[in-house]
Amino acid sequence: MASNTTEDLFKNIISHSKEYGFIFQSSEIYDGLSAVYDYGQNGVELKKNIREYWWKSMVQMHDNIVGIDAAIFYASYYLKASGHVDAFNDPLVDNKDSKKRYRADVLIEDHVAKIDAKITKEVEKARQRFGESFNEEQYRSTNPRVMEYQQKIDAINTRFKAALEANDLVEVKQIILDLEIVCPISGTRNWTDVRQFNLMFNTQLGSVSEESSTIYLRPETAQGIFVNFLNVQKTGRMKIPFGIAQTGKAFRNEIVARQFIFRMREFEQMEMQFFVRPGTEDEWYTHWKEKRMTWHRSLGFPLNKQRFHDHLKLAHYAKAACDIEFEFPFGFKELEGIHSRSDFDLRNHEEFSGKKQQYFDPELNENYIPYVVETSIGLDRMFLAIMSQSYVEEKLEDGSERVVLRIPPFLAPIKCAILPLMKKDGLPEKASEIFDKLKFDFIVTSEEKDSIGKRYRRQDAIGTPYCITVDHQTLEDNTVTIRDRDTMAQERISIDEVQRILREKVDVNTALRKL
RNA sequence: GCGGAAGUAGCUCAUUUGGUAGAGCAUCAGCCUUCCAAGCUGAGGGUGGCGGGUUCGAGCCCCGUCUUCCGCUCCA
Repeated sequence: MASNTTEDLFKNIISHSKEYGFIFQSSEIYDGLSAVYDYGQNGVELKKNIREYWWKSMVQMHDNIVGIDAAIFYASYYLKASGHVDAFNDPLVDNKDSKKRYRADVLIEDHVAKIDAKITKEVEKARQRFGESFNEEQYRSTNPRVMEYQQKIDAINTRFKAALEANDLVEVKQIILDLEIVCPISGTRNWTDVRQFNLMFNTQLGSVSEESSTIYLRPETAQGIFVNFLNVQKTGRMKIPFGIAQTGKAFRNEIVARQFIFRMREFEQMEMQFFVRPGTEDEWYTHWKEKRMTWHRSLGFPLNKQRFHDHLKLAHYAKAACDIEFEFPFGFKELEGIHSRSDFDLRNHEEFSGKKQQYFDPELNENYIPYVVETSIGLDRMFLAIMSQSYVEEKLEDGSERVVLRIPPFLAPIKCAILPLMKKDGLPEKASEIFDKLKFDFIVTSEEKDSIGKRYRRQDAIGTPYCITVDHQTLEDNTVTIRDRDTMAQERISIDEVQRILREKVDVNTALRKL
């Protein structure tokens, strides 16, 4: 059980997640689906609590942020407008000798870049030759060799563009063959056919297939927010700056999906799009960067576990972007992204839909398309971060070992276990009385099988922060002991106080107040 | 997706060269005990990932397939 390496540790976290009802592989009895997972009885509670903490901190705590729940089906033109249909479609080709995979468009573009480099070389040579009097533009348009290169480039680009537009992958392969492009590794021209990898899932709307039209499962929750921007703004009489939040499933057909629930084909996002006046986006970007980091820090994990990572290469929609990374057992990886998306999305939706996506700003007395700052966090990744950070294999003073999940109490699946010391003398009955009292406020559980020590360990393993034990003294003076998961220390308290004490200890508001 | 490795009870593993599967833990029932795992007795649970082939006979050999892990590749 002991984890000697971080690889062991990660494996143990995965099997612990299964053994204790947090995460199961999906469709397991049918051999499973790759990179699809189900949440079990404890996982669903933890996940729900994380979602709720996020929702409260974003929506409930801000009078200018509201939530929505938009559909998972996207009309294809939605995604055309968002850039996803194009950006999520990569023509890929493999070299059979080196077994390396390339994006066909990148291969061709690289080839073009090489020809372009030859032109530059010619130009530089000429510049040295002619000195001061050199006219680059004239040289480029008259020198036969340069012109020949340029014509080549233009011809390739024209042909490639036509092939892409016609979605003609056979032609794309032919271009690669005609250009005699070789694999940089193997140096051969032994290519497979070019294949389209559609990273989005599609399906048909309409029960009769001939009449149906292709629709997509959303690859991110954000677009549902953008297309509802005016609905919410108008019906909620929202004034800029304001935000719209949403949690929900998104779907991506990852080429490789691994590392447990870190990269799944079906996953859940928690996103908030914040609409701001153009020109103020930089300060809001900074604002949300800090806000979100504070949220992560509020869970009480070591500060060196999270860090910012600024993007140098930006996505098709972004103006500025950074990640909040978490140190998983397999290294620092993206947990949340904060993006300054400019007016890219709303402007495109305006263009594609023909419907104005503008806001009238009474202070400026003018209309504009708002700029957007996005915070987008993966709920499953957050779940994994909490699991990895909470999972501890502990060596106790008496030499024995225990596995304990030190989940922040307000996120723990079960808040309290009620345990009769023995299965007789009326102790189970007393325990069930307490259960009935607490069940209205907390998710509690009760167990009477096995020795008390074993039951404590079981609760430790699923992260239950408190155990209440009913013993013989309980029957005499109406007191119980309450045991702390992390310190294993016990305290005797009156049954009448249990509810109040538990509420203090596991209340999400305590965390919210620190934000 | 490619290459390598693996897939036997819920979990961890065993079954010497092919001869119709076992253990520990877990589970369930009962007994005993009880404040930090591993007391006693008994029971249930496997068409050996799935499909096909070779063989008189396959968990063990061969092929395919699915899943997982490692490496590569891709990535918003």
